[in-house]
Amino acid sequence: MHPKKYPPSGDSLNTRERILNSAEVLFAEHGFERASLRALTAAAQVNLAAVHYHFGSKVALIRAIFERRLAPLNAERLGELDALEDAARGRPLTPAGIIEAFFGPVLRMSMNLESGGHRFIRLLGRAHAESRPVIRELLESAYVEVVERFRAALYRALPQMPEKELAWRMHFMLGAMSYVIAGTDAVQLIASYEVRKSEHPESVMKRIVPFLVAGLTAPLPDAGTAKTRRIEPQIRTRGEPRSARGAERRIERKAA
Amino acid sequence: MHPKKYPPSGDSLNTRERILNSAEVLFAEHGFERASLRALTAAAQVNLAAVHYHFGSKVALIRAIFERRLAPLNAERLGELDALEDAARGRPLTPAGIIEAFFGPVLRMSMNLESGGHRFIRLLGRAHAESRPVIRELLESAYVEVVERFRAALYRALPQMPEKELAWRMHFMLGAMSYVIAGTDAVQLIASYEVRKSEHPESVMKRIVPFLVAGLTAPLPDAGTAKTRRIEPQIRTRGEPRSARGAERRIERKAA
DNA sequence: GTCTATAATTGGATAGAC
DNA sequence: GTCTATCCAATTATAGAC
Repeated sequence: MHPKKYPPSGDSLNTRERILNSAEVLFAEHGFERASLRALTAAAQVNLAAVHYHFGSKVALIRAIFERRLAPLNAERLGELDALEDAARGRPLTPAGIIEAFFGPVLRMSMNLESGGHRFIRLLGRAHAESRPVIRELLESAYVEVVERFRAALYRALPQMPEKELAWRMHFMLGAMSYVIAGTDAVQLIASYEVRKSEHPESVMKRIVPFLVAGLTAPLPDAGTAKTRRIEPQIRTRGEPRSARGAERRIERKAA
Repeated sequence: MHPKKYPPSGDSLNTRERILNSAEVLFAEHGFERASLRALTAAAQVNLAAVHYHFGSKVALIRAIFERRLAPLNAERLGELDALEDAARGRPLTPAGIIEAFFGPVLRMSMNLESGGHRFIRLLGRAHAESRPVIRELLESAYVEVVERFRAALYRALPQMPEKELAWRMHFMLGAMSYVIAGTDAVQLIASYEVRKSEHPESVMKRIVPFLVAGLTAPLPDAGTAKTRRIEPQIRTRGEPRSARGAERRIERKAA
């Protein structure tokens, strides 16, 4: 019943959680490589050996961080999608709704300074740019369910879009978002001065959603140059052509 | 006159270039931290000490890599923008044209397997996710001129868009592109199976340009929910309201 | 569960012969 | 310019006392 918040609330948490919190901070700020266990345990005011006692290794610690945060985040995403689909009663959803269901929880988490979610979100952005197989497998296994659910929803919402094109556009969207999320103050490059400080994450979301919706629903690339939208052959080309339009959406999500 | 290509063409290049080439490969693949000078010199078949003789330090080597590649890349970008502006004879450019001028050279470089450009492009994507001040300053100083030129061009092309909004949309675009470019096979997450192998960089560009153009020209977020575009107060709010519309675009780009 | 002490390895950098 | 040999700092991980 009690909410059990993560933040460095006060000072006296059990060692395990203090390690997790400090690790989140330092990994987000300096990356997995450059943040050492020494720096991390010093910040958490715990002993170096405690990391290995509680987690076993550095990568196991990284895994634990992601498990702690990603599970509720993805649950929230799926919950919002469920709500939308319940309300739609079988009809396809709007792209904007789907996008908000996917990125909204991330945003809210990144706004939540008190539970330290914003730190994890930065960490997540960093993980997206990581190439070590350990990290990539971590992300992949955490994402496979949500991605499949959202892909299916978008697929229904955009019937004229080929499967492949949709996959790429989801990729572009994830890229735009993960870049913003990583918050490597890359905005400095573009929005030189006042902008980067004055912006609340909330208003960033107000900006990025229309951007993504427009990109997602843009005219298909093959169909000439102009604004016309081709509704030609793709409709029959894709998979699961006669699948359910009903309400049994929560069944069988494992197949990827 | 002779083209002077970068690739590990054959085997006998001077030590300096062999180091640069191998460093590019390993940095792109494993990141700046995880790729050691030892691994790098072994791959280049040069002595470990040669790195310090020729470059001085590891970060100096990183700097050299970027200088070698970024200068021609940005020159090409500016050249294409110049060509567009010459052809437009004072009128604003199209967003699509500007986007292609900015991302086209990156794409072409990422397709150019023979000169090793594709490796550098991956490295560039990695650098975008880096947080070390050294790397960020490196990117910033390399980008400041092009970003300013392209920002100005987009600013003219989209007169109804507030400066701040434009900055963010450029940020989103850069994010989508850098994610694709980094090529951390993150597509695996979404385009699960066949897609990721069969796709040429060229066709990726055909896909991403319409996406970005649509996002860039999307309805402004503040203006209600529908598809209407507000052309209201922003027009007078922005800077340099009475600047040149003529052909003197190449002057005075230093001011950031 | 927590601590000290230390192992075992790896990293970037340098000195100095050739 | 290139090489060998080495230094020195920093890392993850572990053993074993408490």
